[in-house]
Amino acid sequence: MDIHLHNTLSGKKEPFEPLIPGQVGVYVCGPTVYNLAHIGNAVPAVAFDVLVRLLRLAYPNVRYVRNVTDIDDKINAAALACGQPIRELADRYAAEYAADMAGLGVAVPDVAPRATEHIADIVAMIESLIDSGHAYEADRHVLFHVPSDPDYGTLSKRSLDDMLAGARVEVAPYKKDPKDFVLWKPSTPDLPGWDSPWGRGRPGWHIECSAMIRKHLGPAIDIHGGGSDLAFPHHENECAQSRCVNGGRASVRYWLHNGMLSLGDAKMSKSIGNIVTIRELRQRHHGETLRYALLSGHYRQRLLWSESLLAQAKASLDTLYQALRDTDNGANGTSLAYAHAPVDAFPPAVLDALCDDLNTPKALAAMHALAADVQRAKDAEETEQLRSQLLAGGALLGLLAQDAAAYFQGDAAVDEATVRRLIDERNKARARRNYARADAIRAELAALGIELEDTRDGTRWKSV
RNA sequence: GGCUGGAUGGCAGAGUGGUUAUGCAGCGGACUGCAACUCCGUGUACGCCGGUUCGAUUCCGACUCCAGCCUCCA
Repeated sequence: MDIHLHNTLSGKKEPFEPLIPGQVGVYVCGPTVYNLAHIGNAVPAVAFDVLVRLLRLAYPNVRYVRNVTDIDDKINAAALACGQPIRELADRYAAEYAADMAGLGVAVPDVAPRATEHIADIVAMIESLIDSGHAYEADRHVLFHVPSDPDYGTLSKRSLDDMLAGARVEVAPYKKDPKDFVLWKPSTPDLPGWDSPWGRGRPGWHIECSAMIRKHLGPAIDIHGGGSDLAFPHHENECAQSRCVNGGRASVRYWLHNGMLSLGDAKMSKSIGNIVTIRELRQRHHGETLRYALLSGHYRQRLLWSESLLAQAKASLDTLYQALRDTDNGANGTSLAYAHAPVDAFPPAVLDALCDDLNTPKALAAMHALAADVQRAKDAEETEQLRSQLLAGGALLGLLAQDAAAYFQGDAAVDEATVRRLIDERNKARARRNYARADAIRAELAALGIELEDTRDGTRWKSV
């Protein structure tokens, strides 16, 4: 199983080799918890969730860390605006985020560290940077001195001159260099703060990630993921901090960046306001439909979000579930059972697609080919064999975890006994060739959102 | 302005130097009392202009347009 990943550092697809054989450390930038997450925030969560599922198949020891930024000026502002204590607000939205991720079938990371629980680690890292001459204290702030790092800019491929050319930042007077960024800043008494060698204050955003990576995954990790909009300055700054603490050695071997999700003709973003929350979408769609929609495009490409995309995702997912339902022998299998299956249980075409830089559209094409094969299988043995492959592929993609019958009947507005009774009545009418009565019952059920399918083995129904 | 990355059939979206992506939608057929489901069949898509080549959507160059970043942002 050879996994290839596109590395932002080289701008190319590279064969993936863990630093320590059999062991992989993955870090992904998680949410800043000050409001409900929008569907764009789900892109990295879902994409890297699939990556981790794939890695767990290939390597015995995978450690996946996704942080929670729970100290931030936007959190403070949101708490002030709604009158809730800062800590409570952060806790609340961290829980909401976890609920949304669960709804999307995103597995819980091994560690979900919070910035506020790592202040000592952050302070220690800043002290180390000051000691080595890469950071300085000025006016109760501590700043990273960008010109002290000769490799600064290697991730985002910008020269120091380029950065100044388009700079729209107002330069604080205490900065030695306009590009220097904050590691620690002072807090007023009404704001969250911790005592430090530089007075009561709070950490800057970039140093949080560097410190938590170091704490939970060590000085060198294999994979760091996040949105392409974070590559500069957030990830560039992370690189600089960690590298300088490491004595010049890079801390991340493979940088993976997901593309942006667009609504209309612009990136979905809170500052523009063109957002759709995951919560709102989950009220109208299966979380699995949302997940399918996100996986229908390649993670590095931009994806155009629309209601039409969701309708297409739903219809496509229905097709996969229909193959499972049409061949259901009562065993009620779901892909969940394949989470720890050996590699050869998985469909090679799906595996190959994912190993090629997480080509989920290609993997889904393979899933549809498999579903068609399931429908066409000659005998029970072949059906079962293909069916289990389909379920295993689903496990890798985080799809098909529901029981097929439940998937179609799950959110019916009518109780099953009533539906069953009407179906029986309709079938009696059909037996008497009273088709007018039969069709009337079917119409009655249709009005309730129940659609019927007459099969050789009887009539079945689904909720639409 | 600088740095990235795009432009594929009605829609979404892979991929490839010559042969079917796939899904959704549409159309025709089989099945069905009629439907639905399923199956079978069905579409001369590759921004524009040059170049390389026997042959380019695919490689190279110019151009146009679009997006992301350069400020918080997944």
